Amino acid sequence: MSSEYRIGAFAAMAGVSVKTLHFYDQIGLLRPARVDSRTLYRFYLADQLVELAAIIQLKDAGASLTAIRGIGRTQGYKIKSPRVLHNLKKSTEEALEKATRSLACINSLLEQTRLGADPIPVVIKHRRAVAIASVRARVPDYDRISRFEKDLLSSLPETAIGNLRGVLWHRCADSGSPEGEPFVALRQRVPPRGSYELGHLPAATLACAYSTTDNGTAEKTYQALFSWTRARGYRLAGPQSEITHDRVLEIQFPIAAV
Amino acid sequence: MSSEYRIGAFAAMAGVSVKTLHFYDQIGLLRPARVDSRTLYRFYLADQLVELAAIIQLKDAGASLTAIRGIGRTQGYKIKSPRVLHNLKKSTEEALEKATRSLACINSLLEQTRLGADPIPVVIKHRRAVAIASVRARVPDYDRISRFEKDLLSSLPETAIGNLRGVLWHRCADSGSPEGEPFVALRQRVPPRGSYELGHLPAATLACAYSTTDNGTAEKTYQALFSWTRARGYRLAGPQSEITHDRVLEIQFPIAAV
DNA sequence: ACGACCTTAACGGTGCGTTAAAGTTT
DNA sequence: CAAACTTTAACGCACCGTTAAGGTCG
Repeated sequence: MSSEYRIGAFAAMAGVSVKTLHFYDQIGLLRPARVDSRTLYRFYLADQLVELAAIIQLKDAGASLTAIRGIGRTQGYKIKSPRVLHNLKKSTEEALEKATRSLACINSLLEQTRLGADPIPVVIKHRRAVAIASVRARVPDYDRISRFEKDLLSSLPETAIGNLRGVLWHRCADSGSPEGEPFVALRQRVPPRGSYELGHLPAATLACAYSTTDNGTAEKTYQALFSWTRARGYRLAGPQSEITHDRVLEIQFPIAAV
Repeated sequence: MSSEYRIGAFAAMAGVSVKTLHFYDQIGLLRPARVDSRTLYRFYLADQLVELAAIIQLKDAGASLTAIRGIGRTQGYKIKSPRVLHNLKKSTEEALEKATRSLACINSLLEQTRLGADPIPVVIKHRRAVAIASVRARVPDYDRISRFEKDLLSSLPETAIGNLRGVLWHRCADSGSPEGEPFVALRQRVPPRGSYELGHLPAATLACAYSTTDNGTAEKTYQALFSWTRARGYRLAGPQSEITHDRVLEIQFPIAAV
């Protein structure tokens, strides 16, 4: 004399919506015990409350319905191999980290608006390794940089010059002042020469921000990048680069976890 | 002489995909500076890198594209009112809590499977206040419960009896042993009588698990609920209830944050 | 002429919420 | 008969990834 429940009553008992049961039926996750062939009404048994509870528990733990269906089919919701759970754990930990980082972003934005400052947007990019040619000399004088850049460009064949160009800034322990190294990306192999050096920018994760090339606003951008990097617990991992995009200057800090 | 970039080059500079730029154009989030009327090619300016960086920063902070579009339209991505950010912060904190809870779920599932135990699923439900009739006497003897239940049912008009019935278990400080109070939900007003008491189950958040009515497996279910409640830092907030669903017994712990 | 680049269009994935129109049960 | 319940069907949401079929540029 085990009695049946119509979908509304079953949904109320289980604490889910009728639409959810419709959906779970549709994707084959939880089929009703019986379907009336004339009216197409669905009927459920009390036992299915337990089955549904197992599903909801896994869902609350963050599993996708597809994954849950897989577990149910192969193991009747008794998890015999912890592989699934370990995957789940890893993705949840990632979500946790992401939320933590988001919160850090928001807090720093709030801080900046509280101070009334125009926030300078900082974004993360991933750079692949790029073949470059650069001037052999490290240039200590900011004003002479552009002359060296022009020399570099003119000593290379037109067709080999890529669209990425800028300056790498090294901070040597020897000299307190930074030294600039103008470079351009190459899209062809070029013969080695005395007037330039061949090398490559390594693949890296970069914190990037923009400034105009005209005036001295680059200082603020550098400040923003420094505090951004510090606030998120990153450290500098290599020479900074300034990339020239037409009239916009992009400043890139290679970063790594501390 | 500010030059234009085609979509591929612009995407590469900004570190996003072409499809993303298509999409942002389509939803009006970032329109290209110019569109060639013949070829429909999109052209972007270097300045738009900054605009896009502001968008990406907000997106990374967890904002929806719709919200970002709103900020951009009204404030040019300079966030003047921190309302938006506060909303964002709240939702991110909720996501953080949720991920933390998920992780606790997963860890306890892992623990249970490691011990080789059949995990008993526990789910959270929200109960609204329900009008009930219950027996006046608190029944200390488990075996006599069913007799009192039958008496209760027979003393009420048929039409007034709802489909929710069970037993409330009180743990009085006076007597060490629990006392049971059989009840049924009412769907009509009934006249007060000596044979039953009128009252209601309060609205509550419940941790629920199931067991069969037949044998003594209820003990294990109680254990599971106790450890579940402890592990998540909840405390009991009221009398436990046992709900009879045909042959399945549902045990409910009203819970509240510690 | 060939490859690299560009266009629109449309489906897919996640987990249901939300009408809408129409039949069933009490 | 009316209220409450049920059905299927279809759109919507968020953010693009991924073909597919076809023009454009160097």
